[in-house]
Amino acid sequence: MAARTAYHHGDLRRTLLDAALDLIAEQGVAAVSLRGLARRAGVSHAAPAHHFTDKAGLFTAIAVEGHHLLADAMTAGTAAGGGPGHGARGAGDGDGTDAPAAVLRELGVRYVRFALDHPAHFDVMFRLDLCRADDPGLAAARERSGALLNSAVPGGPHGPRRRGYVLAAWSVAHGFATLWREGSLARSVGDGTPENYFEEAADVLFAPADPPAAG
Amino acid sequence: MAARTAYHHGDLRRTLLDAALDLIAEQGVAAVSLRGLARRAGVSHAAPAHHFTDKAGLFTAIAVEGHHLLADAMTAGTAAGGGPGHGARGAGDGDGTDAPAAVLRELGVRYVRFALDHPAHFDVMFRLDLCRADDPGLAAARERSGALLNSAVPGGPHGPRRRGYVLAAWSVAHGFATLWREGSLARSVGDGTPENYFEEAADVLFAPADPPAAG
DNA sequence: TCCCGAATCTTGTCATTGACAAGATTGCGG
DNA sequence: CCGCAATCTTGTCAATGACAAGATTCGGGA
Repeated sequence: MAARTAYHHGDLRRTLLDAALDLIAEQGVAAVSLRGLARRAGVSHAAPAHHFTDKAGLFTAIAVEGHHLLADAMTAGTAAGGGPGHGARGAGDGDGTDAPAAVLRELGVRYVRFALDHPAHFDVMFRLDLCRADDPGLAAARERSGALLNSAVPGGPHGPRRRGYVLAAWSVAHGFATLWREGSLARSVGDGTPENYFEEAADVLFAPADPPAAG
Repeated sequence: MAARTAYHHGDLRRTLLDAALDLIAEQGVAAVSLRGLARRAGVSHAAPAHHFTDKAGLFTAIAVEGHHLLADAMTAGTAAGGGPGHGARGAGDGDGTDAPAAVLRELGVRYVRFALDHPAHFDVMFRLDLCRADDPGLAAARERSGALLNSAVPGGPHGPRRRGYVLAAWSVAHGFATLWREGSLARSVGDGTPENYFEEAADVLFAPADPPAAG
């Protein structure tokens, strides 16, 4: 890579974020240092401070971006950003109006796909000890991605048994993604794709052997 | 705390581990430093090196201990350490031989309880980027705790649909524990206990509204 | 078109950390 | 009782995060 000669980098913030994401995906969060990222971007050791203030600021920016990307992934392909209702793939009924269970299942598949496609974002998003926990942008982004799962259940998140569904759906997606990412699941199953395995797990929740009573 | 006067601490390894666990539970993994732990234990900055070689050695020791504690928690109260079959609390049948679903449910409850009771261990156990990933003791400990979930399903872990159950059971327990620990779930539910909420989620898997077909 | 100031950098410094080396102390086994 | 391994202490160096002071330049306003 040719050494940079201009004083102004041009897009140092994005460059540093991308360098951090690559490093995290390869070597984990613990490998990140501001000076290392600055070297990689070809700037002085203090240049990142202007864009992120400090190391916690860098991780906060990654977490905020991750929550928004996740929320986008969970709403892609839908009208008014309400969720994957229309056109969603899932074990739902065929009349065009998806059962809530099918919507939750599809959200779970997208959650796991997000984690696999954005491993570094996913690793950082739930590491509040690395972030500025009181950052308003982070709180808003977390709220946005969390609310989507709650909104997917008809009757609101406080209906009977529906809270159990939301907790189960979110937990199984997050747990699967985390354990797959860390290697525990991959070690104990065969060599299929993680998405296929996740769908096996999701079908335990959403497509039981005996179909549930209507309602 | 009175300053230590003897040259030999007596049980420095345990003291450093406990200091690290307290710090992690309070401020997160990122707050740990070997020198900080040494000060807390009243020894010189290089004393920890004898017990752990380096920082990765400290985290590896915590992860190994955690996996064994988790395995112990999941086998407590059973004969021959095979799982919580006899005397387990759960939505199982009453004839003394627990349904596999009830056993998985009870394992999940214990998994979450472990995470809540040992937050620092739980945080470190799945952070391979902090550990010596090739440590044989760590590999064995991970194998032990992971195998328990696989062994709980009759027909072995490769039976039809049973792999989905194991993946779902492990994922929902791990996901719930991680998200609760991080605060995402607590923010979106009321003020019940985490165990009660987990049981709501677990019942979606293991106690569906319509009981599953026999077999 | 020019000027000024904000944005964006560079260089330097200091405290802290991890890792390593050399040496001191002591408890336990032979 | 002695020797050695285990367990420490003191010191050093490179790297890091944070902060300060100053340099450069780009864009907006007069």
